[in-house]
Amino acid sequence: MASHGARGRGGGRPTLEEVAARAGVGRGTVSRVINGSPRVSDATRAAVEAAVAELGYVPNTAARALAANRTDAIALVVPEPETRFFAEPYFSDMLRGVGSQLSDTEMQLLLIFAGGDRERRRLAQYLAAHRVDGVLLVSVHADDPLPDLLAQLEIPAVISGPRSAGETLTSVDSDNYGGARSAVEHLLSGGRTRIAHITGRLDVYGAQRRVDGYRDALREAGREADELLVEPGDFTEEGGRRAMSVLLDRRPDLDAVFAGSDVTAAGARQVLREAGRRIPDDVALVGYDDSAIARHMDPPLTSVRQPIVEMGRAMIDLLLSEIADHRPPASRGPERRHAVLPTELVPRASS
Amino acid sequence: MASHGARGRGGGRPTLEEVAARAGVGRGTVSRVINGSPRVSDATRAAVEAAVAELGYVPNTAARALAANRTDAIALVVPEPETRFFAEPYFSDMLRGVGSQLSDTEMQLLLIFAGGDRERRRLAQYLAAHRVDGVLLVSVHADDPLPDLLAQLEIPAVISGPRSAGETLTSVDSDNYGGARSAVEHLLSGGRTRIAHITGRLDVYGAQRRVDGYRDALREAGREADELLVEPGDFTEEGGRRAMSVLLDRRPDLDAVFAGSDVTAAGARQVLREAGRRIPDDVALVGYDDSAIARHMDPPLTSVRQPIVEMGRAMIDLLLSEIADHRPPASRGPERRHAVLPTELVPRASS
DNA sequence: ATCATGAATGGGAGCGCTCCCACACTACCT
DNA sequence: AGGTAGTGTGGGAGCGCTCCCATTCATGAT
Repeated sequence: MASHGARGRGGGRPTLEEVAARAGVGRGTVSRVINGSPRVSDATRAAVEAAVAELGYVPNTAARALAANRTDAIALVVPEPETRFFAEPYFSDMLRGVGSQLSDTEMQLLLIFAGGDRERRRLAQYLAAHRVDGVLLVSVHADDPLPDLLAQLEIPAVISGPRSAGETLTSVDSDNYGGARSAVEHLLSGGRTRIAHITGRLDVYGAQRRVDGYRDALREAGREADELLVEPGDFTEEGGRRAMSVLLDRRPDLDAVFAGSDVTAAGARQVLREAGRRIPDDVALVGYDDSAIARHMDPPLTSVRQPIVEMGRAMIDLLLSEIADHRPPASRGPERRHAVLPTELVPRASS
Repeated sequence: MASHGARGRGGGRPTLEEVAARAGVGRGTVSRVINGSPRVSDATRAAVEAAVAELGYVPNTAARALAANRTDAIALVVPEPETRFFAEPYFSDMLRGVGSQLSDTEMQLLLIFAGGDRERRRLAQYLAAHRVDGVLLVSVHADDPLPDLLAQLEIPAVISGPRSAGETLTSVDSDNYGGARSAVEHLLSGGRTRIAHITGRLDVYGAQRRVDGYRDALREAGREADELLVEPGDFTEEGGRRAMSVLLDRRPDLDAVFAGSDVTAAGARQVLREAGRRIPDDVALVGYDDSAIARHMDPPLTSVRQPIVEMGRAMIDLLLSEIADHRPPASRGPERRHAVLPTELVPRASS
């Protein structure tokens, strides 16, 4: 089936016009068939489809983009250097979800890293040129100007972790508050009483919400949160080590640690070991993310699973509908949307 | 400076024509300035640049692509599922090199995963639509039809590991043969005499070359290669475990292992430990790739470093020149190019 | 029989650029 | 003075589509 026609002599790919001539119809009709318009008779549609197959016609995206003023592409923007992207499984899971949801579509996904200043400038240019129909924003810090730029350029965008409670962009998030609560409740029900928390980067809203969940869970159990037991981290292993040392110094009698990420927990674990603490006997440890690290740790790490793949899917759904709504410059949908997906505690031997 | 003009009212981004009017010149002249043609007087150029800045003009890529028949984008095609891409540091290093070399350019990089059948079909469509000016191909197996498709579509392409000695595509490779030799010579000079080799996937040409290097190094040292000491692996940790078990069964007296990758070495290490062998006392271990794993292994793993970042850079250089050569459909450059970059042995405690 | 109505279709206009030819003008030879 | 190269410049044509208006023809209501 198909594959001869205009191929051979490198030069000329067939155009709409040629397909139309071959099928004995007009250009407009072929365009309608290509784009799946219902206003075409079955017979005509079949004829056109045959001609398309015979000629091996493939639409010229540039022409389409120019005429229709859309690109059929969306960008996943990671405002981090590549290294962090690859270091953290979060991103790859996210990408999996995004990719799977997108594969039913004609949309093309671009992966853009904007870690450095230079890349940021390139990105700004890129967005100003409207080279994508929409943007997926992952792991944005509170003071990042990117969301505002997007808003100003009126480019549909969905952000993966809202920057604050009043996030203006459409957002997708996991239930950080609930996840933290479930972790702490789990530790409490295991009889732990002096539960420390190594936070994530506190300029990330989700990390703040986890602190809130941690505090509220303790409070509801009748225990006032002891601020000496809370030490800021930054999601990294090194940060986990640092914070753990501080905590051990300050509160040598702690009997549990809730870490802001699995990687952080790994760092904490190392310091605990070096300090002669056994896990879980002396100190129970709970992480966050339920990444591969958690499963492979010794002992395996109890962790809070975020449905990252599903979050990726949700982001695509929201973004595509934003793009669709946006096309006719109708009234900007007033109701901003925020999806929050549930987390799940995965108990393992570390607690 | 700049940023008012046509911005405000979402709708109208300025066009070439508008810039021309503002600068009091013709459309062609503005185009020349934008594209850096030398045939413009300094005064005119300055006037145009001022107009561009005032209006915040950004070229419309779709229009440019349509008129000039190029996209200013290249694709990095990974014929693997995402998971493998992220699991192996090889890819992220490659991406770093590619990205850094590309950042001097107007070119846009797309990352395309084509692991499954479905993705393959999408990719074929994508390439047929000529949505990129060139393609970077990473880790392609011997029987992959992708290179032929590229050739047939006459899309400039550079492959990261040639598929065979007679690779038809322009290629970049590291000196697998020399790298393997240096590993074996290192082990020999350490007094090891029964050196096993766990290969990579043998449908990868580079893995074959490593076997060649292994054999030749032994032969030149006057030792006939013992085929019982060679066991095929597949670059994975699991494969390393499997192969190591087989080797220990077959040749319990082996005193060194050269693994096809660091990950494979990690698998081998595990089995060696379980069998009570001490590293490096009983068995010396050498890996390949010099990845993070090698540095963090216990004991740290001697490994062969491939200059992957540099390979990425080299790929871009070659691809860009292919694209440039290609533009005027002149005589297809007859001399295919193959760059081979040197490897380097990084000795550590495991040998 | 008459007139709306709507479904299916053809094709003009135009998206914003690049390419290239034509033109003016300058300089420098004869 | 007339030619002959350049240089710098303007603008027509056209890239391959989508959008939309006009046209045709069949259908059903009157």
